[in-house]
Amino acid sequence: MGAPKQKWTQEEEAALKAGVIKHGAGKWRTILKDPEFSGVLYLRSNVDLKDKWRNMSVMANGWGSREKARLAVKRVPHIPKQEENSMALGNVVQSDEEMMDTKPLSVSSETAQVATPKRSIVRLDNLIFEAITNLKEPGGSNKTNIATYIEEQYWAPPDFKRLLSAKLKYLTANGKLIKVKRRYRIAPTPAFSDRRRISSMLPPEGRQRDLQSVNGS
Amino acid sequence: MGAPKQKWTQEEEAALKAGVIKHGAGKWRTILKDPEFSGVLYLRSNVDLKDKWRNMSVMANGWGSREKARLAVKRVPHIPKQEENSMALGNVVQSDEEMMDTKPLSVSSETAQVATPKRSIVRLDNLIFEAITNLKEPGGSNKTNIATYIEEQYWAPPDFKRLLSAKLKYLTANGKLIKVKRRYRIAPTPAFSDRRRISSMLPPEGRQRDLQSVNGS
DNA sequence: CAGTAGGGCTAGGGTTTA
DNA sequence: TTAAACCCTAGCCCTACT
Repeated sequence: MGAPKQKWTQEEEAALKAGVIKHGAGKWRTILKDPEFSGVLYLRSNVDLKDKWRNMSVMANGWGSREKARLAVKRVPHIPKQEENSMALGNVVQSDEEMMDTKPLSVSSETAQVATPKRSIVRLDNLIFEAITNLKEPGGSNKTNIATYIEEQYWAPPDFKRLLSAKLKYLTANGKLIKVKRRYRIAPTPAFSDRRRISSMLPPEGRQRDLQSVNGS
Repeated sequence: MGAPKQKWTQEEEAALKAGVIKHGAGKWRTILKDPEFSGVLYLRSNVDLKDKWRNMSVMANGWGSREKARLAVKRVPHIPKQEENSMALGNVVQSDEEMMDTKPLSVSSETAQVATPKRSIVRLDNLIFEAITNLKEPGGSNKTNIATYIEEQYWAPPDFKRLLSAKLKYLTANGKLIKVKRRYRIAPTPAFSDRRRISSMLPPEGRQRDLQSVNGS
């Protein structure tokens, strides 16, 4: 019932790449209005450009790099609201330094005030494993229940849902978690299931997102 | 760019709703300056409030063509599929109370359980006071030590440093903290020194009762 | 330059289609 | 099932107006 699904032509893809090179990724409307490309892309919207660029850049980057998470916390109308078990984890997280501490590791020298989220991300792995273990749900726990558990036990950040989704995806891709029907279990063997990434279809050269030039307002 | 995108927390949404009830939609700057809400909304601008209110109103009105069906099926299987949509559009909003009734889930009118829909909202105020108290540093603690304390005791969000800086600034400006030479102490008198209330816009009957502001504790 | 209203844009999650 | 194309919305930006 929707759209007839217009496949992107080679010419359109080339124009999109050229547009990104010229104006930068994220400047979709600018690219679209550029007379140099509007003749080819006149059938597409700025959102189409964005989506296409995303499709061309899938998986090439990977989740292993820096934090890429931010946003989400989709509105959850109802919380499973589980038991009051205040014994399993207690309410005080006292020992955290001992497990896997992190180095300063400053990535970008700019805006050093924002601090490195490294610590939080590293610990999120443990929180996920802990949630799955203590929830003891047969077949594993879904994302919602994991999130609820962590939110009730810790000081969850505002973008917790998104961090969690990304981390679950990452851990699943790396074989540390097993996902079956939206439920996550801890992998029995933390072994060698290393999925190799086929990068046959390389995206346009800039597969990083650092093109995001700030517009000084 | 320290703030990629700040998701609105439930607490912030509740404060915005309460602010609109109190001051009316459109009085964004007034809501922002109200001490009753500034503690929660101190990260937001008046434009942010306007935009958020617009988004919330859109959701309340038609409730998303697709979200509605999707949530009805997926969330709770026993939803009586006949409810809202009776007064949302055809009715002219006469009072602010009426507007509040057309809200998304949770936090209905009357600010019923705004403070504890779930345990995920941690008061940074309390963490700061706790840090200063337990650190027991003579003359107070600087921001770095406060941050370290909280990071070691809680699962700090990625933008924790920024939140902390803003909150410290806010608490200092409100007299809840005393800042001397970059060190913060808890103000001896925890309350009502109203000498900063300029109130050119505040109605005299304004703050009769505050909604569960458990700020200071 | 304030502040507000409204249009518009982008990023990202989610859904549909081939 | 997968991937490409499309849809939807939150948050933010831009402009006009007062």
